[in-house]
Amino acid sequence: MYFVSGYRGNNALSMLGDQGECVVDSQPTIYDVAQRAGVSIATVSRALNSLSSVRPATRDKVLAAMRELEFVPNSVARGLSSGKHWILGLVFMQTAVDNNVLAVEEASLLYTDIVIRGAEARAAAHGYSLLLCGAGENHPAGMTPLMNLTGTVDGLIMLDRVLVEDEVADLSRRIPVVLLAGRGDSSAAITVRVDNEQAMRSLAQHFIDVHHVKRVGFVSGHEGSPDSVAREASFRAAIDEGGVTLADVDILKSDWTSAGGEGAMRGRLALDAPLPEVFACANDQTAVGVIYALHAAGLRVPEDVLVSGFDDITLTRYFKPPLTTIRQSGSLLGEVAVDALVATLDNSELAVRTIVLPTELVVRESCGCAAESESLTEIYKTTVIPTMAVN
Amino acid sequence: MYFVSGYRGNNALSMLGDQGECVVDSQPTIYDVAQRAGVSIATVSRALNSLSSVRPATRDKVLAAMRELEFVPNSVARGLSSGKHWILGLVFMQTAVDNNVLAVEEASLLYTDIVIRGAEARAAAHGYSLLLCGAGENHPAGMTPLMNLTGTVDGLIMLDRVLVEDEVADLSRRIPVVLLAGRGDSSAAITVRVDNEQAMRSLAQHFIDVHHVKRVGFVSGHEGSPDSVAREASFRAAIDEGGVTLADVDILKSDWTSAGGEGAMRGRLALDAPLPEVFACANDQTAVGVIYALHAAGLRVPEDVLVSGFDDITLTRYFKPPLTTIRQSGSLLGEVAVDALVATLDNSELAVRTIVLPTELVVRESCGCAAESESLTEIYKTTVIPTMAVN
DNA sequence: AAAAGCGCTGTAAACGCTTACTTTTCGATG
DNA sequence: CATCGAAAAGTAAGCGTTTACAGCGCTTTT
Repeated sequence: MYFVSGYRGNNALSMLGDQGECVVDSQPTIYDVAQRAGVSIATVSRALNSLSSVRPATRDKVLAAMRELEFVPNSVARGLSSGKHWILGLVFMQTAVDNNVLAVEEASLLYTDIVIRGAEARAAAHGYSLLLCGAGENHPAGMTPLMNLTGTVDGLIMLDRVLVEDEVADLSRRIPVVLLAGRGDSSAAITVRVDNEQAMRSLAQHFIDVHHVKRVGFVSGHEGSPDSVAREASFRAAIDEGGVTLADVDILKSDWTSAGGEGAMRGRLALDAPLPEVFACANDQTAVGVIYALHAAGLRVPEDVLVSGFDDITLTRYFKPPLTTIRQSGSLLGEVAVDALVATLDNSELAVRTIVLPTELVVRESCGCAAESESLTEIYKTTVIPTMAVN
Repeated sequence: MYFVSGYRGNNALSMLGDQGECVVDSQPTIYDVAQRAGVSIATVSRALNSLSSVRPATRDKVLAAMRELEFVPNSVARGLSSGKHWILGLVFMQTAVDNNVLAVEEASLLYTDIVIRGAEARAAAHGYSLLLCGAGENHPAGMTPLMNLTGTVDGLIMLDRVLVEDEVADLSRRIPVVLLAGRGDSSAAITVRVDNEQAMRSLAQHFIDVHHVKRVGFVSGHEGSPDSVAREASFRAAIDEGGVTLADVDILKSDWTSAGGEGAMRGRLALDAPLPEVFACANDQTAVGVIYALHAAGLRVPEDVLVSGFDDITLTRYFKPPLTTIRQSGSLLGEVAVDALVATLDNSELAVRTIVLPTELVVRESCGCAAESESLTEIYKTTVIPTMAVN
C-alpha cells in the first residue's frame, strides 16, 4: 500500500443523481483513479495504455477504479504530453452559405461530401477523428486557422487546391499534408487524384468510335478548379488526336452546379450558332442542368444532342435519359487519402508521392447508346493503386 | 532588459532552407518568443490573447518576435490550460462504406451533408472548428469514442438520434449536447428539429383540397428514424382528419434512398392491388426511385399517380416531372444547432430547450399541378425561431 | 550469503500554455 | 523630490497526461 504524495485530485464521483440538466462538473483524473486503486499515477497511465509491465492484479484494480469513477481519459492532455492527437484535418472548399441559402446549397455538393464520408470512415477505422475545416469566400482569415490546426491535428488532407503551393509547403513543414484532386506536381505533399486523363480519353474515344461525332463541346466546372482544368485539357487532347472539332464557342464556362450548367447552355443556345453533336460536362450536376436547358429549348437528348457527365452520382441513374458518365469513387479517394496520411504518420516515409485512382466509363442512354446497353459498362481500368499497409 | 530564469526553449528558427520535404521539427513556443522579445512568457501570453495591460511598445516587440520566429500558438496546450478548445463535435449516422461502395454511397446523403455544411460554416463564424464523428453499423465501438471526444470538444451536436436517451444524458453530464431531428422530448439536451407535423399537414391538405384525392399512400424512410416516424404519423393524422383512406398496404417501407424507393414501389406494384391516387414519400430521393418504378411499369406521373417528396434537394427540380416537395433548410438546421450550442457555451443557459424550424410546401408538377404554377409556392410558415444572440 | 538481474511500481519532470499572485515601474501628486 | 497608486510585467503553480529514471523486492547466480 502506497501513499500518494502530491495528490491533487478532488472529485471522487460527484454524480449528483440524475437531474437531467447539463451539469458539467469536473471529471475524475488519473490522480483520482490512482488514489482509489492505491497506486501511483504512472501505473494508472500504464494500465490505461495497456502497456507492458503492469501486473494483472494491479491492472484489474486500476481498471476497476476507472469503472467506478466513470473515468474518461482526457485526450487533450494526452495529446499535449505525447504529441499524438488522433485527429486528422480535412480542408475543403465551402461555398458561401448566406441568406440566399437554397440557391447555393448544391454547389460542389455531393462529390465532396462523398469524399468526406469516405475519409471519415477510414479515419475511424484507423482510430482517428476527422476535423473539418471549410475554406473559401466566406471563410476569410486565410492561412491562420489552418496554421492553428497544426497543433491540434496529426495531419492534413486538402481538397481541391484550397491553397497555393507556397502555403502548402509552409503547412507541410509543420505536419504531413495530403493533397486531393491536385495536378500531382506538388513537391511538398503527397497527392491523391483521379485519372482525369484516361477518363476523358475513353469518353472521347467512345464518342468518336461509336457515335462517329465530328464536332464536340465541353462544359467546365468552377473556374480554376484543377479537376475541371485537367478534364478540359485531356478531353481537348483526345479530341484533337481524333481529328474532331472542338470550337471555342462550344466550350462553356460553368461552376459544377446544375444551375450553372443550365445557364451556360441557355447562353449558348441564345447564340443561335449551330450546336455540336455532343456536350461533355465536367460533372453530373452540370450535365443535368445542360439537359434541362436543352429540353426547355425543345431539343431532345440524345436524339438531337448527346450529353455526358462525370462522377456517376447515384441520382443521375434515375434521370431521363439516364446519364452516360465517368464513374469515380469519391469514397475511395477519401479512403486512400487517409491511408496515405496515416502511412506517412506511421512510417514517416511513403513509397510514392502521387497516387492516381482509376475511373470507369459508364455508358447509359444520354450518349445515344441503346437503353438495353445500360448495364454494359465498358471498363477502362487504369493506373496502379499502390498497395498501402492498412491497419 | 530581463533575463528569463527557467528558460526551456530550444529552437530559435531552425528553418533549414526549403527542401520541400515534410521536415517536421519542433516548433517555437512562447518561451522562445519571450526570450527573443526580452520579456516573460506571461507577457507573451497576454499579448497573444490581446489581453488588457500590455503596453503597446511591449506588445509590438512581442508580436515582432512572433513573426520572426513564425510562432504558432499550440491550441492543444491552450485547451488544456484554459479548458476551452474551440471545437464542436458533430455526430452523424455513417452508413457502411465497404467494398460495395457505389451501392450504398447515396444513403441519407445530401441532406445530412447539407446540415454538416451549414454547421461548419456557422461554427467557423463563431471561431470554432467542427469535429466529425460517424456512428453506425461500421463504427462499432459504441459510446467510447464519443466519451473520449468529451475532453476534446466544447460541445456536441447529434444528428438523427444516434444514441438513446440514457446515453445522451451520460454525455450531457460532461458537455453540452444539442440533438438534431429528434422528437423533442429529451430532458438532457437541447433539441433542434424541423416542423414535420405542419409540413405533412399542409401536404395532406393540398392533396385533399386541391386534388380531391380519396385514397393515399406513404413511403417511409429508414426504419426507426425519428424524422420518418414523425412524418408518417403526422401525415396519417392529417389524412384521417380529412376523412381520406390510408390503407396499410399503401404504407411502404424504404430507407431514404432512391434504390429503396424503387424497390418498395416495385414490390407494391407486384401486389396487383389497386393503387392509391398519391404516394407521399419521406424524402426526395425516395420519391425519385418511386417515380422511376412507376414509369418502368408504364404508369405516368402525375397523370396516373401523384407523388411528393420531402427536403427539396436541388437536383429534383430538374427531374421530369419536377417534384412537389416540402422545403426545409438543412443548412439552417445546422446553423441553428451551432448557434444554440454556442449560446449554451457562452451563457450556460438558454431560454428554450426545443427549437422547431419552419418548412414550406413547394408545389411543382409531380402532384398534378400545372407546369405554370411551378413558382407558385404556397408558404406555410410555421413556428417561432427564437432569436438567438449570434456573434 | 552477498551480488546481480529482473519485474513492477513510484517519483518527478516535461508538454506549452493560462492566470492568480507578487513585484516592479512609472506617472501624478503634494 | 519623496510618496502613492495604478498599470505593467514577472514568478510560479497549475491543466491531465506520458515517460525517463530510480527504487524496491524477489529470484538467480557464484
